[in-house]
Order: sequence, then structure tokens, then C-alpha cells
Amino acid sequence: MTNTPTDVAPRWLDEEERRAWLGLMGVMRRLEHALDTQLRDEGLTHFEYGVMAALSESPQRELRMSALAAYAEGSLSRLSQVVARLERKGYAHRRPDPADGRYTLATLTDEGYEKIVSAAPGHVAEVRRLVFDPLTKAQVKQLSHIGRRILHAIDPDHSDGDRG
Amino acid sequence: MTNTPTDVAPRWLDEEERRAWLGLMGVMRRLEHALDTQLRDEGLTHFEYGVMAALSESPQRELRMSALAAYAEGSLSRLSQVVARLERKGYAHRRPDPADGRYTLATLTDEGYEKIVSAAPGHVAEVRRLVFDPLTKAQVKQLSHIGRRILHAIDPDHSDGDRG
DNA sequence: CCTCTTCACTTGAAGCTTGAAGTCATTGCG
DNA sequence: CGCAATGACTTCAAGCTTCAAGTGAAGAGG
Repeated sequence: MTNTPTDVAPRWLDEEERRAWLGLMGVMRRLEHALDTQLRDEGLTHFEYGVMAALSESPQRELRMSALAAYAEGSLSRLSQVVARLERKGYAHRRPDPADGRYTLATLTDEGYEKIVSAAPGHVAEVRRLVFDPLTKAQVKQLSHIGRRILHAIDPDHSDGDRG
Repeated sequence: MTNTPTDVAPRWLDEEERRAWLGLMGVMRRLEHALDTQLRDEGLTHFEYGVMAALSESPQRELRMSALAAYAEGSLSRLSQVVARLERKGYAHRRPDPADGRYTLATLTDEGYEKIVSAAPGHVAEVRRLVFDPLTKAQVKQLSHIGRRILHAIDPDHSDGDRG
């Protein structure tokens, strides 16, 4: 069925790799969508949830925008837009860092904290249902390793304590 | 059918699950971005590439829109917009199915075929570099299994060809 | 001081995606 | 045949993301 013709093929994907690739792509596309759908009732996107969750776990529920962008795996530009949205919703607040005016500190408001606390159980339950329940403990461990290796290939200096 | 938004706190994620989750999220966000970046030189998005690749491997390089949407893991609405874009670029063509006017057949033009053939080697090389080179053969196999299980949890009737 | 450069962040415009509503062909039923 | 129902796609308006350009704070050099 396959054997797509090309003139200058590097190493093509073999059957097993193809299966893995389809699986990975499917998960990437469908999981994100499923999580967004679950959070839709809460009026949050999955990315917004991630941002608020990161803030909620930080000291003073506060982080510099650049640090927050790294946690949330998004560009600074995207984060800026999203935090502006969260501010409009009353969930977050921004202020210049008193220690250095070039930095901006994003803070989770009390309302934002309540929001994330009430949304978290449902969200975690969905994550568990879709990702962890179907996997064995060994597979979860494998997934950690696999994820770390791919991330390292994408960005070698992504703060890793990588060991073999 | 609404998900219970709050209620009881379910089982939280343990350390290993947390690591796996961060890995998976990181891969989802960064890999898609990396692939889009690689294909940017070709003037294609990763999703467009997937659509064209699916067509190129089909008989007559032609598929019904709904079938194509399933292959590409996207909504029919999204696909419709994307194929319109590909049509504007001269890479694809649409026509009503002569056998039943409710269906639409999307076809890859010769120009589109040339495009995908010239873009494929670079793209596959990048996929290999980011995903398969860093993994052992055993991990690739694990990834197939893990992906299949998660996909099954997201959508139980998604063509289940599980053989081991 | 004043200006130049760097750095962290924000804004603007364009493009992509989404869910809802709309279109159009075929089928079912009287 | 007429007319509603179904199904497959398309379009629309709104929202989100992106890259590039812009803003403003801190420090360096004169």
C-alpha cells in the first residue's frame, strides 16, 4: 500500500515507525482537542488552564512572563495575549517587577485561584481517563523516557537532568 | 452529557505520571511547532502537508472530503478551508462525485504531486531526526502501543487494528 | 546628563481554526 | 410529482496564534 515514490528518498519510515508516527500524530491532534473540549464548559482553553495552573503552584502565585512562557511551552507573544485575556476575565493581574522594571510579573488573582481549584478535578479526571488509565505503570515510565528524548532532540538545552 | 465539573478530588497525578504528562505536553506543543517551522521554507503547514501526502498515496490521488478529514485528523470544516487554500495554490482540485453529488472528491494536481515529492525527503528527515533517531527500536514499538491505547480511550471506534 | 544598545515584553495586522448556520443533492413518503 | 428529512460539505463571524515591528526600562560609553 505504501512505498511512496520519491526521487531522492532518505531512509523512509518502516512499518513499525509508521505505526508509531500515526499514533503520535493522532494523539497530538486529538488529545489537545479533547482537552479543550473538556475545559470548554469552564470557559477556559487548555493553554489558559496550563498558565493558571503554573501560576497557582508558584510562590506568591506569581511568575515573570518569560518564566511563565517557558512553563507553558508557548511563545512570549502568545503568553502576552493570553494573560491579557485572563486579566479581562479577572483571573490574572500584571505589574512591573519592582526590582527591575524590564520584567513583568503575572499574578493569579483570588478569583483566578478559585477558578483553577474548581476546574482542576474535572480536568485531571479527564487526563487520567484519556492518558493514564489506558496505560500500564511500565508504559507510563516508558512515556516519560520517550518524551524526554524527543524533547531533547527538539531543543538540546531545555533544562534537562537527562540520564540514560 | 456534561462532565461533572467539580465534586470530589480524584486521584492526583503521582511523580512518574507528572513527568510523563510534562513530556507528552512538551512534545505535543514543540513537535508540531518544529514541523511547521521545517515546512515553512516549502510554504506549507504541517497540516497541509498531511493532507497532500494522504492524497498522494490514494488511488487516482483522490479522496472524498470526509475520508480525507479522517486521515488528516481534522474537522471537515477545517479540511474544507485548507483544501480551498490548496486549490488557490494550484496544488489541489475539487469536483462533485459523479456517482453521488452529495460527496466531493479532492484531487491532487500534478503540481501538487511534484510539490509533495520534493518536500517529502526534507520533512521525513526532520521527523527522523526529532523522533526516531533519539529512540531505540524497543521504544518505537512502545510508542506505537501507547499511542494506540490513548487513541482508543479518546475515541473507541477509531478503526481498531490492534494486533499485539 | 545624553545617547546607544540590549533586553523583556506588548501591539498590530494577517492568517488559521472553530462551531454554528447555511447550501445543495439525494432519499423517503404520501 | 411535491415536500420534508438526511447527509456531506461550505461559509460566516468570531476568536486565537503568529511574526514582525514597536515600546520602554536598565546599563554602557562619551
